[in-house]
Amino acid sequence: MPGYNYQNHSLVAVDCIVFGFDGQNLKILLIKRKLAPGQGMWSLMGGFVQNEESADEAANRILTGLTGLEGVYLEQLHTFSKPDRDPIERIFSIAYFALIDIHQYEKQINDQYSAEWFLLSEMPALIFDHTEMVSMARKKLRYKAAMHPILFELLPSKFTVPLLQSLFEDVFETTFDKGNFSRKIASTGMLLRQKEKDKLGSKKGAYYYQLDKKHYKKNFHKIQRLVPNPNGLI
Amino acid sequence: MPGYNYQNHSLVAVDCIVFGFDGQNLKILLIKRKLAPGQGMWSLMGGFVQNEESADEAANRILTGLTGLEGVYLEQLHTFSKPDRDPIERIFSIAYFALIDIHQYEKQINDQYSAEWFLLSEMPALIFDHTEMVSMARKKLRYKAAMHPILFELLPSKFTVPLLQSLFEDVFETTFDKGNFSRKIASTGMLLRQKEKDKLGSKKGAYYYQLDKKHYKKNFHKIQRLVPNPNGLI
DNA sequence: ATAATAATTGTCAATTAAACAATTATTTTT
DNA sequence: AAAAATAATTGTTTAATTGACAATTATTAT
Repeated sequence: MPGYNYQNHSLVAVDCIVFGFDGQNLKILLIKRKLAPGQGMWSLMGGFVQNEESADEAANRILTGLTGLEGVYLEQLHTFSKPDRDPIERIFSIAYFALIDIHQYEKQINDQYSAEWFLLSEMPALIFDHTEMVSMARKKLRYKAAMHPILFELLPSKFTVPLLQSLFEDVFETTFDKGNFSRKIASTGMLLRQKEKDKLGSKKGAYYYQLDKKHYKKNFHKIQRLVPNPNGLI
Repeated sequence: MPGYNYQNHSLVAVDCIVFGFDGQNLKILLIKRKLAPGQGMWSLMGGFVQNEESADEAANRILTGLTGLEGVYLEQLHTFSKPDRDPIERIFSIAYFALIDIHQYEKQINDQYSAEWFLLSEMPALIFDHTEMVSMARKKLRYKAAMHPILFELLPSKFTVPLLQSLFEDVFETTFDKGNFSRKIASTGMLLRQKEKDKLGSKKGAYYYQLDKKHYKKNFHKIQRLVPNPNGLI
């Protein structure tokens, strides 16, 4: 096969930062590494990009292998490229972040990877530059969530406004007035109120809502203003 | 040297989308390709990442070689990875976008690459997936400029408010009321008015301003609201 | 002097935000 | 069965911001 001669070839991998929300706190999914280097340490889930697949396809393949879930929200984050980031040989790593409904995952858990959910505040040390990847992913999550309705990917298809608020509060590390939050989110026109209520969380019960992304474009600026001065965006 | 065996190694390159502003319109810098494949076609400036450098360093090296400028604003955009994006062999390309003061460039132009500035509306067809790279870069530029003071990188260190406004209008493909724009930008506290005026553009003359990034964090939300419903963000 | 031009500042009604208060629907306790 | 407790939802009020447009200002050209 002809090629570009005299140029160095390298390994290219993907690593996935997987976020979930348990109703109280944002969590991250880590695996315990089985092979050297870094055997026994915690790490992000990753793998090499194969010949016939794109990086997106590789990330999806790896994520499905880990969680059993297909079609989850996955977005390319950043490519990490320091020459010595892996001690064995040079590896470029294309990092992706994923948002999954943690309850869907729990049913289908595939434990061959010794995977575990961690609170972000209790995350252990990770191999290589994975800690830096996670911190960039957290920042990007806030960045994106301040502008687009992506946090809904972390919730079940029917959810209550108070649950949504506690997710926003956890992501942005702040609190909102509940009355104002509920009106603001309603004014985006994205939420369709269901007939049923969730009675587990409170006596009065909170209405379930479903997301209707169709007309969020019209009221895009209202999403922008849900979080006035989003923590960690600067 | 030991390594991860049985895994495929690939070429990894960087490509740079270079934006400039001539006072009227946003422009992009392209080069005419000298080698096959795609000889004679227009393309982004790029090159392979070398053994001892990170992708950031490679992008900086390539950009300095093209423009003679150092320390320009450069940000990683996205890694393009379709297996057949280059017809010769598989190449991962880490795309970067750069913002430069076009007037600085003109003084130092290095023409060994047959580089030319194009209006975005008059951009020719590009090789491989470079057109897709440019369109993603334009979107990211709007995205970032709606939240952060990066468009200033395209202007000389002293600039007038009307010039800044015309840049915003070109990037977001809209128009603003000049009175309101000038007050909004002033209220961010980022601009320091100079004593001199620019008398070329008008009879009255417009004050020069300098950027003072120090206290833009305090009024971050005001930058967010400079552009109410930024075109192309969705 | 006057007109022309574009920058800058002024005005005001309409909208939105933020803080906080009141009401509502339900379950638990008395 | 009534009362208390709880958390969701809706109301109220004031302050701040926005957007549209008008007036003023500083200068050059006629």
